Amino acid sequence: MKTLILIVEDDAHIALGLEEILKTEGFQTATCRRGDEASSAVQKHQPVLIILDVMLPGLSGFDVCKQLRSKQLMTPILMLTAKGQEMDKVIGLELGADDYVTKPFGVRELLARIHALLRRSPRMPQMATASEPFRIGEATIDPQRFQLKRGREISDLTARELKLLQVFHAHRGEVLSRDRLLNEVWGIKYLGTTRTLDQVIVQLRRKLGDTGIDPRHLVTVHAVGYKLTG
Amino acid sequence: MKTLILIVEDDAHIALGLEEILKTEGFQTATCRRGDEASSAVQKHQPVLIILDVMLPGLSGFDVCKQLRSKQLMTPILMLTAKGQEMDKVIGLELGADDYVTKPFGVRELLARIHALLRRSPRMPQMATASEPFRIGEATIDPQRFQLKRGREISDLTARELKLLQVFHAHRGEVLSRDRLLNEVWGIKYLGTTRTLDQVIVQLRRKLGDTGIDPRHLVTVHAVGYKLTG
DNA sequence: AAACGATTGACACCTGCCTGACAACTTCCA
DNA sequence: TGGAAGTTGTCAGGCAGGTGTCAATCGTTT
Repeated sequence: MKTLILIVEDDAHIALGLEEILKTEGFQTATCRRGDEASSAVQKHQPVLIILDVMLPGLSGFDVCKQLRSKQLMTPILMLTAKGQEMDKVIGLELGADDYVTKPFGVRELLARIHALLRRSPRMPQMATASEPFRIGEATIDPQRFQLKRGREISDLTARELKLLQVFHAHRGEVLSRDRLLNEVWGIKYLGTTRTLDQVIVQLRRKLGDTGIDPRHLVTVHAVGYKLTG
Repeated sequence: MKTLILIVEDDAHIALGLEEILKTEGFQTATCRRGDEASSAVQKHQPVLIILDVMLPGLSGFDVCKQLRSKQLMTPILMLTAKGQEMDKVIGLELGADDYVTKPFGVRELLARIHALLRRSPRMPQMATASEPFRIGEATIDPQRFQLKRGREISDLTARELKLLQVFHAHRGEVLSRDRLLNEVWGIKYLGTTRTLDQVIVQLRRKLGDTGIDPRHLVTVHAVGYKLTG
């Protein structure tokens, strides 16, 4: 899953520190130094969370926050403020920031607040939008339960397997290239081999009651990709 | 669907303002002015959400919150607090409120938080149903007594354990992500780690007669969360 | 002080994911 | 039609990260 956090901070020392901390936690990061760069950086990187310093050249953190919210951006915003600043203005007022930490901040507290914000925000659009059960041949897939039912047999699905099935279901009948499937299921950044995809196909065919030779549902299109029929 | 919101607020000015705002959003409203009236008002109106001021005559908002939660009322509670009060520590811990806004609050923010709470809420467990005993496998859970009975063995349940069981019961079979469980059981403001959840799962499995390996009831879904089967 | 629940770090264990190897297959061209 | 080249199916092993569990700590209540 793409989990990029945008840092808007002019102090290079703090910015680097934040990047360091976030990277060891498994997040990707992007940084910009001026308030008036924030908006375009958001559009470019599509972060899952924004860390926003209050004191910024170009445009203050307050103004950036207001600006983003006026565009209906729902991404959680964590404000960074110097000790003693009046933060009530940010939280609970019209600004729309979601939380803040006071500099100097403890790493532990920062990470706790980041995780809490991410937990609150309704991510995982695939689970939210496409949670209705659907059928493939004689099999029924129930995304809420992560299960595939075929007659009396019930197979559990892993997150990968389910996502792949959902992509096939959303494009039923279409031939989907391996590249496209890798992008949709594994994410655009994925650099692995195509064997990984094959492997998931094998598992799914097994659970669907297909065989590698003469599959009825997940059909190979030689040198191109796969398509879902039935 | 009935979408009545209960307002517990002594300041008539604010109460009327809230009613106004909520009515233009299509909610029905009911209001009571004293903390000690809140409980009976909840029973009478069966609201889908409760807006609760902290400063109240009769019984403080904190106490009302505790009281309602001790009756296993799962209805989302949005606390109203004066500027500068430190809310993080009480929200989501013993009290069990789900979110708060600071007075003076912006209409936009208030509505955003209300809708967020309603979106997360299962909207089902009212006070009446929430305290009915229910079964998980061979075990019977009695919410009134905070007890779990399995054959001759009777285990006491803590508030956390019971609430978690009730959430699982309300969504039986569904896979619930860790994030969602933390939100539902610990509250949206919670800053702790996911290990805490695991720990409660361990305790519950023990009391349900499950083992970590091959559990029959609280089943792990790797990298996603848990689900209740049976 | 003692008891209790909640929380968290530590560590072992386990799972799903990924990958290399090789067999089987398809396509295409001579 | 035969075979070469490329593609796909399948297996088995390894690895990173997720999970189970224990035990120590913290804060609250009795």
